[in-house]
Parts: sequence; structure tokens; C-alpha cells
Amino acid sequence: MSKSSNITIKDVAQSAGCGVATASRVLNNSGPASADVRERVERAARELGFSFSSIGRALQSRRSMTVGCLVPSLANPVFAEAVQGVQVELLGSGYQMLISCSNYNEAADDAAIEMLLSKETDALLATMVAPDRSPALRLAQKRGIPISLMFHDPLDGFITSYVDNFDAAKEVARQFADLCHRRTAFLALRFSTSDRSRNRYAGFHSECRARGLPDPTLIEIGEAEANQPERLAAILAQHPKLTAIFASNDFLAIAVQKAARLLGWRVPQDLSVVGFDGIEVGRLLEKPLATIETSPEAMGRQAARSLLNMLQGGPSIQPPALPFAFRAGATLALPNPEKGDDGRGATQPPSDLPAEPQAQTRMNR
Amino acid sequence: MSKSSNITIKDVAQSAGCGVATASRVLNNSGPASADVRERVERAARELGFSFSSIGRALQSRRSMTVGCLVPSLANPVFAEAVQGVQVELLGSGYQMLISCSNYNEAADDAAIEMLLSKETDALLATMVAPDRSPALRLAQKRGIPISLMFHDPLDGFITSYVDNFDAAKEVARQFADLCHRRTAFLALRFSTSDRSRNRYAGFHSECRARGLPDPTLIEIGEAEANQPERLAAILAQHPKLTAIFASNDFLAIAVQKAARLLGWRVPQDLSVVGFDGIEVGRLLEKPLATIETSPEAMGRQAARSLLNMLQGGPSIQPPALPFAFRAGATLALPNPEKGDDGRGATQPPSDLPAEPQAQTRMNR
DNA sequence: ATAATGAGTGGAAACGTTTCCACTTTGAGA
DNA sequence: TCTCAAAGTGGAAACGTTTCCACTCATTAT
Repeated sequence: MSKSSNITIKDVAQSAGCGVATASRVLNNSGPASADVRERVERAARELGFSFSSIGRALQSRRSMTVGCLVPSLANPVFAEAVQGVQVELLGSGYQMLISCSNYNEAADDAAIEMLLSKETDALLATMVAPDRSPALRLAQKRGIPISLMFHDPLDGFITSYVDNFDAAKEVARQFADLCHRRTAFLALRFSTSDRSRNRYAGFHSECRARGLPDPTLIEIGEAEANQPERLAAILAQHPKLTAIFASNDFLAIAVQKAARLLGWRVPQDLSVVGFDGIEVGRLLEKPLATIETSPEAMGRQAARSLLNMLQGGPSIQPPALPFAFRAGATLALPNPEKGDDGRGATQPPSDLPAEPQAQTRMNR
Repeated sequence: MSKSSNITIKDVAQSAGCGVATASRVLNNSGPASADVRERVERAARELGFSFSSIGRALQSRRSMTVGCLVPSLANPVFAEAVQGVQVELLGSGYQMLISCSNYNEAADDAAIEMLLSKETDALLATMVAPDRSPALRLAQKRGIPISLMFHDPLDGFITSYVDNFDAAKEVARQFADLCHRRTAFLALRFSTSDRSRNRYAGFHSECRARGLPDPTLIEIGEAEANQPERLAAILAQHPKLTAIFASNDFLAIAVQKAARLLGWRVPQDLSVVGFDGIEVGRLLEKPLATIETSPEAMGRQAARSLLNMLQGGPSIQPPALPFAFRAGATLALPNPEKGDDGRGATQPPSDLPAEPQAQTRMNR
């Protein structure tokens, strides 16, 4: 139970019979030192079990060697994987990661950034509800701290790692169109918490138009409906003519299948379902899920690399959008001709959508 | 682009026309101050946009207000959820979380703990490959830093948050026995990386014995087999008589179903499958997975609470094991009588298993 | 009126580093 | 032998806090 924690460089110096400056130089290899004293210092450090205090270091060098990372939640594997990617990329760099979750709460978002700033993180990595509305983030920007966003579409003044949600959603529309689906819908959790969903809908909508398809129905649901198949089924039942649903993420897509089963609709015969994200488990389902495959891990890595670049004084260059791919699956097929398509378009206007698809502006390099 | 970051308490004091000691007292509410100077200091702080440097603070108080957290990987939702739980519990406490992942690598494990220690985290939260073999962890213990383990069975000298894997596995054996399954198997990833799997097998094995069932077959596979249904199918094909498989986690259980389908075995008619962990997605499958339901989030929360207790000087008390529950599902049914049970027990000895089930020793309070 | 209290205040030390600077030694070249 | 540069060394300042201590005034009790 020896309270042996407090071995400072001063102790090492004393034990080695030299000044702290010399000890520091030896231990850091940062200056001249005779072989003799070098030996003594190294032995003393070893015997005392000395290790540097990064706090003392941080104070003096004004670098905490820490990057702050904010994501909505680690319970969502998409974000967890991204953080894992960040972690991996940071591994050899000497930087550690301070993590925080907002639980999709905009106020918590801002508070978290503030907290990270007060911890003097050298850089910031974030996925937020509304980065453009966060005073703390703006403050960080003003301080000149390297910042890299994840998942968001490029935002003025920030480096962002992202997939082009608009473009990817267009791909889904194309897939539906190729199979001659006409009565389609986009299913999302309440838009307010995610610009990603908004842009996916925008892209989907835009490509449906471009292909001369009827506008897709927009179905927005809450957490409760997403988690209770019965409730989701009740909602789907209001749209009996649908032949294809594009869910804004894979979990929703799985929930849709479950709900469809309750209604006696077969997937994909009666209803095609396509998801988004490409989570691993989608492959393992009895009917592998058709989806847009992305790599959150790669996103995390790219973001971390950008950050490290900036931390090393490199220029802050916006990297290109990350690739995505349509992953074929067993949940997508030709529409069932028995589901009468009377051509009536029951489109609801989206709750919060730009009039013109505005994503994809500033498409990088 | 004002490099406005460096506003120290000294600046505030100067601007308020008082000494730094007074400013500190005012800003911390930690001592007497006249209404007059209080007002001046507060205004100065506000106008200058002052915020404390936690590094300066940490240096002086010798508390970094940071806890280190080490898990194998955030790509595994079980750990991600646990970390999320920790995060939630830490939220109001003023403590921040420094996170690190070992990717199931024992050497990385130790290095990570060392790194966290050098960052002067005030406490440690960890799930490791082999906590009992980590020198760095032992060092931390010697230093008297509060430590709380997660997922591991109780280990001498450490507080641990855990579910009783041995006990939970017995429950699975009971379920199988009740349905008169006799040819069972335990499927796990290579044992070396997880004492959890080992204890689950031990409990399963023990209860099978207790019920007079043949010893379960132990099937150990690698990552490769787990991720490629064809390869797993090839392995399963070597055990055509099995009527029930207990997979050491839910992902494996899902993989088993996939492999079974390739072999033309129906689940659950030809093969019952039970998982472990109770991940959310198991519920959403077309055939909801029978599994042992646990709550990694609750585990994270409990561990964090223990830590906070200790950090506040409370006694370090080992909390009771967390609850688990058998979750019924559509993957468990009576065995198919056509799968001839010839009574031949093809048990392989486990690669690294204690002769006697050794879990459950030191069952707390 | 005087002594004793206590509130209000600021200087300075301490926390563990790194780095600047000045000093001493050494060795080489003149 | 003398000079000079280079190598080796350690004291001290700085980083931003908090806290101990000593000091000055009022105010109250004697």
C-alpha cells in the first residue's frame, strides 16, 4: 500500500545527483548529456519507477495531447464504430481521446463541447444535432482549435468526414425505379435530430422526380413507434398501396420488416425494404437486408487523420466524401402486381425540408 | 482569428483590480469576499470570457477529474453500451472519460492502462483480456487508484460489475433439459480472449452433468469462421446429431442460424439455438433469438457508480452480481425426433478449462 | 477606551514540467 | 602556453491554479 505515486523528475534528479534540467534532457533525449550522467539518470528513473506527469507537461507545453470526441450515443453502433475508427487511427499518435455523448440533445451537445474545451483538448471531433447552432463550437473555431466533424454534410469553416447522403439516397431511388416500383415511401425518425435523414429524403425525393416517379410518401415516426412493431404496423397499415420503403437507417428497416410481418405482408414480395448504413448484422438476417453500405469506421479514421494532420501544422483540407455502395439483399424485389397502383399520389410535405435539394453544394475536389 | 484562448485568472484579477487569490475565491465561491469586489471579479470574468484551465487546476489539486476506461472494442455493441452506461452515470459528476480500446490484444491492454495512468486519471474502469496478468493494472492498484472492472468475474482486490456467467449458463442448460435436448454443444470464439466464455461453458457443462445429460460438445472457432457462414456451416456439418447449440454470444447465435440454413437445417425444428447478451437486434430478427438477456448499460452504470463512490472517499464495496434473465424466442423448441440420438458422446476436452468449475467462488454478500 | 474578534485581502509557495540562460569544464587550434 | 568554441550542466522562470499565511481594518464586547 505504498503511496508511491508521487515520483517526480525532481526525485529522479536528486537520486541521480544532477539537476532537473539535465534529468529532463536525458529522459526526453532533448539535449546534450554525458554518457555518465545519462546512465545514472536512466537507472534512477528505472529504479524509482518514474513516469512523466502529463499534467505537468501539459501545463508547461500548453498541449494536453488529448482530443475531444462528441457523438450522440455509443448505443448506436454506427457512432460506436466511428469512435472505434478514431481510436484506431489515434493509436500511435500519442493523442488520447476524451469522449462525451449528447444523447441527441442539442443543449447537452453544446455543454459537452464547452466541457471538452475547458479540459483543454487540443482538437475536437464531433457529430452534433446542430453544429451550425452551437456557440461553444463556434468559440472553439475562433480559438483556432482543429475541428473535424463526422457524418454531417460539409459545413462552412469546418472539415467534415461524410458520405454524400443526397447522392446515396438517389441510388436507392434508382434501384426502386429499375424494378418499376412507383408507390414508395421514406421512413425516418423525427427529422429534427438529424440533418442526415433530411438529406437522404431530399436525394430520394429528387431522384424520384427525375425519373418521373410519383413523389415518395414521407413517414416520420418517433422512438416509440420504431421500437414497438405493433405501433409501426399500425402506421404502415395506413399506406396499404406502398410497394417499397426506404428506411433512413438499418434498424428502422429491420423494424419495418417486423411490422410488415404482423400485417401479413411478405418481404420482399409485398413490400421491398431498403435500409441505410450497412450495419454488419444486416448481413446475418435470414433475409439479408438491402441497404446502402457505408463504413462508419472509415469515417472515424478519416476524421482522425484530418485532425492529426492539422495538429501537425498541416493545412486543413476538406477530404472527399467517403464512398458508399448499394448492397443487394433479399429484401428488394419486383413489386407485387396485385398491390393496385392507382397512381394517386398521397405525398405529405416534409416537416423541415429545403425547397430545393441543397446538399451536394461544395462537392469537394 | 483572435488567439483569445489565454485568459487566465491573473488577467481577471488584474482587470478587476484585485489579487489572484481573491479572484480565485470569488470564482470558486471558496472564501470570503466583499460584495463590491465580488461584483467586479464576476464582471471581469464575464467580459473577458474567462474559463478555468483544468490543467492548472489538476496540477495544483492533484486530481485530473478524469476517469480512464478501457474496453476491448467499441465495435462490439456490448462494450459500446457499457461505455454508454458509464458515460451517462458520469454525466453530472464533473468527471470526464478518457477512453481506450485494446482490440482484444493483451499487450495493448497493458499498454493502454499504462497510458491512462500516465495521464493521471483519478480512477480506472476496465474490461481486459487478462486483468490478473496486467502489471500496469497491479501498479494502479498499488497506487490506491479506485478501480472497477466490468464483465469479469470477481477478482481478488478489485471491485467488479458482472453477471454471473456460470449461473446464467446453467439456466440455458436447464432450458435445454426441460425440452429434452440431449445432444447439445457450446459454441465459442477461441477461449483465450475471454474468461466470460470460459465460465459460460463451465456453467453449461456443470448443469448438463447435474441433470444427467451427456456432456455438451465444445466447438471453438476463430473470427474467420464466425464471419463466413459457409465455413461455420462446414464445421456444424461435422456435428449432424446436435439438436441444440448454446452460442457464447448473440452474434454467434445469429451466425449459427445462417449456417444452419445453408445446411438445410431448420431453426428451431432441426436445431435450437440460444445466445447470450440479449442485444437489442436479437428481438428484431424474423425469428426472435432466445438468449440470456443482460444489460451492459446497467453494468456500465453500476461500475461507474462504484467508482464515484470510491472517489468520494466511500468504502469500496463489491456490488452484487447484476441480474440476467432468460429471454424466450423463436429459436428454441423441442428436438426433432428424426435426428437420431445414438447416445454417443463426442465430447472434446476444452482447450483451457479448469478441471472443476471455479467461477462463483467469492460470491459477494 | 481598549482589547479581542473576524472579515476581507493579497503575496507567495507549491504542484511537475520544459527551456532559457549563464556558467563551468574540456579539448583543440594557434 | 593561451584563446576560443563547444559540450555539459544546473538554477530559475514560466505555465494556471489553489491555499496558506500574514496583514489591515472594522466591529463588538469588555
